Amino acid sequence: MVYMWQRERMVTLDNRDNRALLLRTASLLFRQRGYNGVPLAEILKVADLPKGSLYYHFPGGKCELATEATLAAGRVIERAVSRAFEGAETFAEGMAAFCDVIADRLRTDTLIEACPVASILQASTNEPELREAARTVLASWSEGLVLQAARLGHPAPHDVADLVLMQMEGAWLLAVAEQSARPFERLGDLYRKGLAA
Amino acid sequence: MVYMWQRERMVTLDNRDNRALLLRTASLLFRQRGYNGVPLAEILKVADLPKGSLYYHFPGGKCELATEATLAAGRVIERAVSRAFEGAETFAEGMAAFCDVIADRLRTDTLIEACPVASILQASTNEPELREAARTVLASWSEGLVLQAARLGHPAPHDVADLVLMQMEGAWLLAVAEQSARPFERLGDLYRKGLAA
DNA sequence: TTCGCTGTAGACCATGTGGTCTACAGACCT
DNA sequence: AGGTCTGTAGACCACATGGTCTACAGCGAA
Repeated sequence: MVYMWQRERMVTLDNRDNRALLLRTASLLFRQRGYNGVPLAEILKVADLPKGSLYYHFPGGKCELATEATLAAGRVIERAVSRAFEGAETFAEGMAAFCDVIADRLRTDTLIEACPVASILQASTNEPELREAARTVLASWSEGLVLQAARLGHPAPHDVADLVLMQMEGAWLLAVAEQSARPFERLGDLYRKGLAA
Repeated sequence: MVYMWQRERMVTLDNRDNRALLLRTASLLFRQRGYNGVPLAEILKVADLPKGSLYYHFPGGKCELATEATLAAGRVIERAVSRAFEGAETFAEGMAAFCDVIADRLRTDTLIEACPVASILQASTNEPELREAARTVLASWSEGLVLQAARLGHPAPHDVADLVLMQMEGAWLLAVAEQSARPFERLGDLYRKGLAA
């Protein structure tokens, strides 16, 4: 492992290694322009790494990189959900808090990126592994929401988890289209008003 | 206009001309694999038309084709919404009917395609026209839903229209991921039970 | 030192890609 | 017949793209 060169390149970030750097870079770019919209060369340019490095860490090439990146991004969001629900007394309260977290985050972004799942789903018709990754992430999110709903005494945990998943994905799509955080602000308000789920 | 050759090629469909054929073909393929996932050559192969034909009807190339295809597909769905709401007495009833229509449709498809808006949104970072088309279609759907909600006496037409748009887009994404009509079946059930919107 | 392992470096290749351009076929008009 | 307009036909091009392959730099072990 050669950390010296890495220090020259990656100044502020807390990269443990270049494999992780590739995952983060790929995830960001795929979310901005989609799996098929981002050439490998650009990921390498942004990460400032050569091709040999990528194919060493991901022998399966672009598809494997995208799969791993999606799973990793899915876990990040899963943790964000857990954190948002920590102080919540009701399910709607937790959802409102989560919407606020996302809205805050989106407001700081210059370009509003798509949901990691949405960004690879298009390409999954050609690459079955990607569909599998998308399913895995969605399933883990759903599971997390079911647990929260059950914990907070919601009468129909599975129903509400599914509904919420739809709302979140839909809000994210609208946010990308409008390039604004407003869909999440509105959704958060609806939870507070008791009009959603 | 040369209809003879067209009859040889397009047997059952009601193509008025090759321009419309290109729009329908492009829309279908883009929804299956995304804007960047479908090469022009494939659209032409499926439509059985040469490049000259495409660039005659759409001088703006792939981007113009996708823009027009999206707007056209948007209008088709808009009409489907209107039709579903025709016999409805309440907003929830109309939504349930629309979910049923979509679910029925998806069940007959071998491959479940994405929402036309979702399928071009990824590429809209590079192609501003596409984002404009996406926005236009979403705005027209929203407007239609607001009108229906108001007509059926819903207390908060704008709120509910936004929420429903999120739910529909989210359900569509889940349906693509699962390759199943179930998300729409579940959403329809939730409307019938009065648990959604 | 020598050897082997991890990981970087990037030239190179076959193929795919959107777009341009010239040619021309049929329809319709005069 | 000749001429013009609409629309088809597809060769052609410059460039992008994912992937392979060889070389090698640094490090630790023997």
